[in-house]
Parts: sequence; structure tokens; C-alpha cells
Amino acid sequence: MPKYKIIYDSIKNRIINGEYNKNNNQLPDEISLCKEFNCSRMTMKKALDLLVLEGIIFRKAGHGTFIMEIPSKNKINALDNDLTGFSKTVTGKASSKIIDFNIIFCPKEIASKLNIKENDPVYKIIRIRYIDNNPFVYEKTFMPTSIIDGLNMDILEGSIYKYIEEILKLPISSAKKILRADKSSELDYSYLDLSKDEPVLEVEQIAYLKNGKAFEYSISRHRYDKFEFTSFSVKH
Amino acid sequence: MPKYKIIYDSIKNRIINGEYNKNNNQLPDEISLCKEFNCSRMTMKKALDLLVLEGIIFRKAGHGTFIMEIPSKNKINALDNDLTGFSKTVTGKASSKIIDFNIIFCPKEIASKLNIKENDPVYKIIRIRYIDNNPFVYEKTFMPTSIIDGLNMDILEGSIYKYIEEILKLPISSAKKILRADKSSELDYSYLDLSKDEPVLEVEQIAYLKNGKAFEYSISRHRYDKFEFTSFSVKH
DNA sequence: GAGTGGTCTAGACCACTTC
DNA sequence: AAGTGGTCTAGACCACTCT
Repeated sequence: MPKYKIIYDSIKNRIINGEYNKNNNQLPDEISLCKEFNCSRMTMKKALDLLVLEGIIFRKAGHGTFIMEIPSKNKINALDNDLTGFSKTVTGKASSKIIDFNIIFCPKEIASKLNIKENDPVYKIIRIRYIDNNPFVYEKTFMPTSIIDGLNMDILEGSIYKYIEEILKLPISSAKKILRADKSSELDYSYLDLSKDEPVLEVEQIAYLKNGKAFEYSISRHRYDKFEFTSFSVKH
Repeated sequence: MPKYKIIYDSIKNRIINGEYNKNNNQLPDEISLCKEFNCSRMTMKKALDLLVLEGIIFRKAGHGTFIMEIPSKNKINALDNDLTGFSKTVTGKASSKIIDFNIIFCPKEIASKLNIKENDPVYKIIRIRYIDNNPFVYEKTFMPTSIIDGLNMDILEGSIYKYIEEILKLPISSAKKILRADKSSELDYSYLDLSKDEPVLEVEQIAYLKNGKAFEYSISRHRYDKFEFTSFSVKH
């Protein structure tokens, strides 16, 4: 683990623990932090830059570095983004059910999103996820078998991402998402217990590995009353 | 304008113009780029880092820097994010109508989001926006008069953001967004021409200046069939 | 082994904020 | 004037990929 990452983790924990809550929520100046963490100023900047990107701190040139005021009470949630930049507001006991798990010839539209050839073999996975035994998302996922190999039911019951990163040792790097609202369909009525006038939040995602290859295309439909997505973005 | 920003703009333009489309979409190595742009390696890295954050390029350690394959055809759209990290997929002639424009005592819940005191004066703005004369979003905005001063109808007809940045010279830095689907309400039926079973995509936003102050709280409700949001995020 | 990106340093100068 | 963050440098060493 690089030094700037260790420093980032350490300072983030201090902020969460309220160690910098005095003096207008101000952090020590960069030079002092450098001395404390025994690093150069560039390395400290790299650590602090990550916190800025996450919306945890902000800097005022000529003034100092400050913790961002988090308006809502749920600080933990606001600080707890998942790997792709979104956090979920739902908490409870999670479980999932696999509706379909197969290898298919990749349809044309999906092949173009995954940058593979039409009819290349892909896993097709359909899952329902539950919170406290209530369904909240219907998820259709496609992954090229040439990249993600050896999937089975056991892995699907747990975390596919963990399998990819820890067993296959393929580093995940980024994701493109499109979010939209939609009327619910027959599938949504039955799988998500929705009635006709209740909408869904649909998320279309393409996820990439560090080597630039798309390894996942997914469409997920969330119950409108059980899910929201948060995002923080900084101008550069 | 800092050097790394100039280099970033320049390389971004080259990519858009297809100047790096040969050799597997590979860019020259960093040292060569440093020589060409007459800068240090750290500065070049800073420029390239911005392109990585935007999902325009990716790097393979020990291999090179490559342009990200953009699966859909609309390259321009994918490269043309707005200041808060989202881009819109709708195009056409834009216009807007102001439904309400007043100064009010700030309600408690909104004051807590803007980090101001209850009953502090805030502008309240309600606008409908149209594309090709079709309504697509109903937008309620609150701004503290202590920060954003001198708003009038002329400014509202144009761009509030332009007014803030160019006339008031207040640098905008970041925004927090929450996205959710919702059933349409009476207001939506009338202002967005929606029927009862048609949903909306609701976006709640708090926007911040460089000095860390929240200057805008807004709720906007978009027609489900006219709007979607895209986002790109990188693991760090 | 050659080439590439990833990290880190020690110091310099600048621009901005506050007193 | 003092203190702070913003930018930039020239070079070092490492880890990874490909042949």
C-alpha cells in the first residue's frame, strides 16, 4: 500500500472520529502534517486530494484545510461510498436469490457495450436482492467468460466483486452509470412486489478493469421507495 | 491558468480530434509528452490524472496510456460533462419559465442543508425548463441572499451559474446529489404534462463554493422519458 | 532487459487570506 | 508580514509488462 494511501486512511479515520472538530473544523497545516507523517509535501497533497474528491474536506488557498460540513446526521453514510462512487441509503439484512444463471451467445447491443464480438460467450445472471426479506432490486448482469472465468452458484450467492478481485486477482478500476426513472413492468410487479403506478429507478452500468477491458454490463431496477443514489462531484 | 490545465485541455482536444487513434489508441509515453510540452513528469501526471478521472484515458503500469473505448456512438456527449459531473442526454432548443420568484424566511429543513439559521432570508425560485417547447423539468431552488445577492428576472431567464461565477466572481467548487424515482404528483401532472402512472426522476442537490459555503439547495423533478443522468467514477 | 507507469523526495516560487 | 495552500521541478527508485 502506497504511503499516500496509508496517510489518507489515517486522516479519514481521524475525521470520522471527530479528532479535528475544534477550531472551526480545521486540519493542521500541510507542513505540520508532513512532519507528523514523515512525508514530503507532494505526498501529503496526494493524500488530501483524495479526501477532497470524496467531499470530506475542502481547502481555502491562503487560509487552511477544513472538514466539509455534512448537513444530514448520517455522517457514516455520507462517508461510506461504495467502490463505484455511489452509496446506498438502505440498511438491514441483505440476501439474494438467483433467478437465472446461464452462458449465452452475447446479443449484439450488449456485445457493443462490452467491446466484444457478437455471439461471444457471456454469463447471464439474473438476481433479486432483498433487505430484511423485502425485495428491492432486480438485476440483470452480463460478463464475458473470456475475462471472468469459473463463476458458480456459490460465488453468486456471495459477492461477485470479491471473487473477481480476490480470487481472480483482476483489479477493478472504474464504472460508467446511467440512471433513469421508469414505469414498472410485469417483471417488476412480480419480482419487486410493485403495483402498476409505482415506478422503478433503473441503473445501467458498464464496469471496467484496470487494463481497460469492460468486464460487466448490468441493468438493475430498484424499488422507488427503497433506494436512492448519492453522488459527490468536484469541479477541476 | 496552471500549466497542467493547459496541457490537459490540449491533450483532451487531440483525443477528441482523433490524433491518437493509431497504435491501439495509445498515447505517447509520459517522458516524450514531458519533452513535447516542456514540463516535469509530475506536471504531466497531474494533467493525465484529470483525463483518467473523466474516463477519457486509462493507464496500464508497465505498458502505456490508452484512450478509453467509448461503446456508444455519442462520443461528444460522453466527453461533455457539466460542471457537476453529470451530463444530459437530451438535446434541442432550451427555454424556461419562471413560476415563482421571492425572498422568504428559510424553513428549518432547508436551513440545515444550507448550513444557515432558520428564518435567514433566501431566494426561492421555481422554474419550468423546456426542450423544444416541451416541459422536462420542474425545479425548486433556494439560495441564501447573504451569499448570492442581486438576483433578478433577467438573470433567472439566463444562467444563474454564469451570474455567480462571472458577475459575482464566486468560484463554484462542488455539488452533492441524491437521485431517486418517484410517483408523479398533482404538480407534476400540470407542469410536466404527466399522467398518473408516469414517474419522475427527482434530483436533490446541494452546491458549494470554493470557500466551503453551500450556496444552493434545489429539488428538480424530471420527466422520466426525457432525462437520464450519466456518471463516471474511478476507484482510488 | 528495455520500456512503461507509480511513488516519493526536498526544495523552490507564487497567490491568496488575514492581521 | 506571516501563514497558508497551489504549482512546478529534476531526479530517484520501484513494480509491472512484454519480448
